[in-house]
Amino acid sequence: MELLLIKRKNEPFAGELALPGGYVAEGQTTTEALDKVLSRKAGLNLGQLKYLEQLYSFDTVARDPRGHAVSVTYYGIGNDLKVSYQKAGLENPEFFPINELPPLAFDHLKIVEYARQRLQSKLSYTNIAMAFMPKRFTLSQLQTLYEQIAGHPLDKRNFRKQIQAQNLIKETDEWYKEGRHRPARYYVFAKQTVQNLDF
Amino acid sequence: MELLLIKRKNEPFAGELALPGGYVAEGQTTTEALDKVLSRKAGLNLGQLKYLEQLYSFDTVARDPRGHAVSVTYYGIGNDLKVSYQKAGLENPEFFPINELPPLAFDHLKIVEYARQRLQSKLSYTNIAMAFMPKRFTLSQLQTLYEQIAGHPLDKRNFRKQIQAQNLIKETDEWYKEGRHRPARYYVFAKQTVQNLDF
DNA sequence: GCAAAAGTGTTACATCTACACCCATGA
DNA sequence: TCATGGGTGTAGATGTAACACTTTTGC
Repeated sequence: MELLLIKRKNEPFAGELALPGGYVAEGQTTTEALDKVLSRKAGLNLGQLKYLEQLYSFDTVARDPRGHAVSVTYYGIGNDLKVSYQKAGLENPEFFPINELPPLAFDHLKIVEYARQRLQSKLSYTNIAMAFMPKRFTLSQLQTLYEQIAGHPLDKRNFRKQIQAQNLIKETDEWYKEGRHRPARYYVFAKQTVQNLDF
Repeated sequence: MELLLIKRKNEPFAGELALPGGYVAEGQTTTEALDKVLSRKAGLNLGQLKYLEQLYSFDTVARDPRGHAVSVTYYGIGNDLKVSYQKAGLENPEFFPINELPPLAFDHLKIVEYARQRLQSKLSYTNIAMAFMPKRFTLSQLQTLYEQIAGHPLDKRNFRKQIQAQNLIKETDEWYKEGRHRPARYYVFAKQTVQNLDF
């Protein structure tokens, strides 16, 4: 599991790694601004994300030396995201493994931790896991995801029972046949949209 | 359980009931603005609240004809709150039973419903209930609160078992002796602060 | 044939749910 | 004495947690 960071071009914290961010223009919604910032600075498109949720709004008066009023933060999830490095003006977007993050500018690490926490609790009562998965996947892949978010290993048999009991996934007749071991059955999610309980 | 509403003085929706709101001045945090708005328009003080949490940030470009950028919303909880009607400039703040709300301006009803939902889920994994209760209370009073938020009746014995198992409350040697029936034991919360998992 | 990951059931234990009666008081 | 809300336990069902071996494949 990886997190997209950019290398800041401007002060403060120029040259340091940070979450991508930018300004909201007059008459623009925060999600419109998000879309623009994402594509301009990070080479990603909102449409590539399978899930997007508002995280929190921070008062930046105290946090940011430039003294702006509010930072509305979002977190998004996608599978097999590729940044388009060709674009001009990008701030070197790069994915970093979530468990070995480099030092971040501002208090962005706290924000990341908060998002992680939120994600973890959402896993238990939504099908948000879907947003991380490709169209078809094996149960081991799914379990690995859950373990990454939970931060500890899970029992294979119990995990499979629980997942199957939720009716979120359906088995297919396709098989993953890599490596010198028994093939694994591919599964797909039963509902093709991620629930979003927010506005 | 009651919700504080004001009667709007200004357009749009002048004369209609709404959640109290206002502007954030340059260099001000949203909570500072909240404090000012509360006391100026609603005759309440942030300090009277036992719990405060950011609810959501709405893009008001579309929602509000005045075309402002973002509304950062908060919800707060207190016990035995009294508005100071004496203050000048108040917009007729009044408490309304949460289950019989009048029509509201803007889409404030949706916001209220969202807050309710959030509150309900928080009850299960925090001691947020505390914020609604006076210092000492009977188990029946507490159960009534939980039933109001849940929207359905709860089993008395199961409720008591669950509550006691959480170690959130302690019994006292004091008794509530009103009415012609057996007195009820007063309880207090074990921890005197409400957990706030947010920033 | 062996290494590697896939797949599969059962039992003990904890938790949750449904349910009915006696108690202490004031009028 | 009676009406009112306070207070208590148990049994069945459900859910959770712990645990080990066989299967299929590529090399």
